[in-house]
Amino acid sequence: MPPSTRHRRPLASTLQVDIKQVAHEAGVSTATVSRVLSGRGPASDDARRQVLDAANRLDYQPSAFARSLRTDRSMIIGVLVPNLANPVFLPFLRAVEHLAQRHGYAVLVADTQRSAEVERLQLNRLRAQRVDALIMADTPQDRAHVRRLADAGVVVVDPDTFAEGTRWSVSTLEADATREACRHLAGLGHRRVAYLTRGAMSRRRSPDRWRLINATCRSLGIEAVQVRLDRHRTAGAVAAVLEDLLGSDLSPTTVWSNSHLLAPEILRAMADGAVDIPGHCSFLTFGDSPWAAAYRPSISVITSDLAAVAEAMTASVLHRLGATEAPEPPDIEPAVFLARQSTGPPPPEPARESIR
Amino acid sequence: MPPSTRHRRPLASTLQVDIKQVAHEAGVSTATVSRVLSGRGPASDDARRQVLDAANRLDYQPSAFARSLRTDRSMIIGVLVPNLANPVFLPFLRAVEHLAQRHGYAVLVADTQRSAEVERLQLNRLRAQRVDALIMADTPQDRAHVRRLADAGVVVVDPDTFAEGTRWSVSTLEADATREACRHLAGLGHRRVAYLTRGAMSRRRSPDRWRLINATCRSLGIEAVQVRLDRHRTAGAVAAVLEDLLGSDLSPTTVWSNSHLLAPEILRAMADGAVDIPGHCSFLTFGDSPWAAAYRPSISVITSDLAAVAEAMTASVLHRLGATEAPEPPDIEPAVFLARQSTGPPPPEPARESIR
DNA sequence: TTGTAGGCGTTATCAA
DNA sequence: TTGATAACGCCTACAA
Repeated sequence: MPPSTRHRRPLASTLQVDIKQVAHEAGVSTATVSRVLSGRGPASDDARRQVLDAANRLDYQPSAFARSLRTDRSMIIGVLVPNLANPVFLPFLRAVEHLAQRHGYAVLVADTQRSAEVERLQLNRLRAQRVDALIMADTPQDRAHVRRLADAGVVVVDPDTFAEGTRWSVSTLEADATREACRHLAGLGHRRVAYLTRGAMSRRRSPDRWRLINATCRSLGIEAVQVRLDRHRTAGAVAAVLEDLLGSDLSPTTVWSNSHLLAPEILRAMADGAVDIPGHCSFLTFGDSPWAAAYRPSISVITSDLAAVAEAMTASVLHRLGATEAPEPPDIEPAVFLARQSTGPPPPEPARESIR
Repeated sequence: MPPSTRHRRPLASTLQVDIKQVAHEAGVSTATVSRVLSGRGPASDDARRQVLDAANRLDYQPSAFARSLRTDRSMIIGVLVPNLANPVFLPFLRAVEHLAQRHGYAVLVADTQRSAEVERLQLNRLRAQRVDALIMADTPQDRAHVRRLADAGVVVVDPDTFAEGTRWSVSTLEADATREACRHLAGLGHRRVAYLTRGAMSRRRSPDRWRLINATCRSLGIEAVQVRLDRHRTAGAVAAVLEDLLGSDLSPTTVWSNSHLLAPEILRAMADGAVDIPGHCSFLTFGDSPWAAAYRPSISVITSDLAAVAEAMTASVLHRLGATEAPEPPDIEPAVFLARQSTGPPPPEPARESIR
């Protein structure tokens, strides 16, 4: 008995069926079993039958480790998510999982919890797992660590550089819809807009959004202001900020929420403050959901199909991994602005006075 | 040159740093490197320094495969989710991921898409990955396949048998809250309740819920009826069903939604049908969210802390894996019924007549 | 305290 | 078409 096996799990040999047992059962060599089951290399019909029968009888599952060690391919795709608490990443994750699964790839989730340190640890773990590919749901905090994976031969894709410059890139998708929302507000007669944000959004994309909103609004004669709620985490605090805001010199006629997570908090504050939507103040948000549509008034939203983006990214990755012939044509619907009931004409100026 | 290396990825040796390179760089043997980095076995301070330095310089990440193959432990926990589209599983997944990560375990997600066939495939994949543990977010479609994992030595935990019979089991948690909701409705004077369901819920838990609601209501003098919306997937169809229901002989004074996914659809239908909540008809649902709380009227809900359940399950698993000393004391908050504004006294009988 | 060496389960080469 | 066999990267029993 080899010394190193003495202190292993005693029943290991009987717990997991290995290729030798299948070979024995089928009356062939392990090489033949491997060839038949992996589909690589020749095998007679007879041998094939024997092997498949035996494998089936023994309920054999080849060890992914051993296979990966030998073939230098893990068949694992890592997904880096900035914040698993945010439901918007669910369709993303699901799309990746489904497509990957269909091509024999497993999916390893890594939540960075929006922390650079956790991100580093997670990327190292993914490196240790020798993932074949890395799909990022958002811009990483530190590109250097990601580059290390890329340097190690990992296929990496992120929403920014993916389809850069084409209309498929995430920022491009969103930009058009954002501009349309601004035009919509201008057309209704709004002149003062407050953009409410909280730090949950990626620190990179959020400023881009604000810059775009600000620039577009200005060009349309709308005065826009950004209000950061980072330190206001309770419903009461948000309500206080909102009350100050609506009573201030700015007195915006539209409140624009930066995220789908933030929206219900603002809506609560507005309802508690008896702010009529859209009579006194219009409201819109990034991110859609059945609840936003069910709200009365139904909420106008800017929504992008993150699942479609994820699918396109995954398809691209699978192609670069050689798993698919050609990358599926990206048929991503651009992000859209959906004007629903929560955006309407602003109140006439006298009416606004009476609110104070 | 060994023949088998000739046709591998040509740069593989330079792409991934292996233990030999670290040993060479540190001027020690691979055994010493392993001992230092894994923390098992003796090593002189000098050797330790050399190895850590070298590993750091080369940015070495030990291959998880090779280690797993050798140690017979994958350090991977599989999570089986019935439907990644349902946001309620997000806190679950997140809780597992965070706790697992803290103890050095990676998390592999498997979405069964509520299909027995996909579930089988996913379980086989998890078996091939040799996951050390399997955490199920819901009752599996087919216990037999799960048992195969358990027989192979995988630590398995599912919400039904987990803490069976204790107040921590999921069904127990929910049962108390459900009974309280029934009592709440009875106390308000409701006598006719409609329980609206759709197939999305696990086929096992949903009937349990309905049985409990039905029995409890009857004992309180409430007539309850279950309405299946399985084939009514459009907003219009749901509205039609609802209109029929409210105009029927039953004319329930409370509509009870089976899931948080279904709730907004029902709310839309009620709003479109000008059904006043709770004036004409009360409403409540399983599953909470900020949007449910923000809705006007705010929605009464039965909510259980799925994240806490997931955490307890993961802690139990980690303990059985020997990763933690003792299983953390389960401090799960029981599921609760939150009476908000959407449940109120039913309309007086004459008022109900006028709705028709 | 250290190095040597064997083997984990699989695939790929090569000779038959 | 088949089987014997040498690796893949790591860990660990054992000898030094």
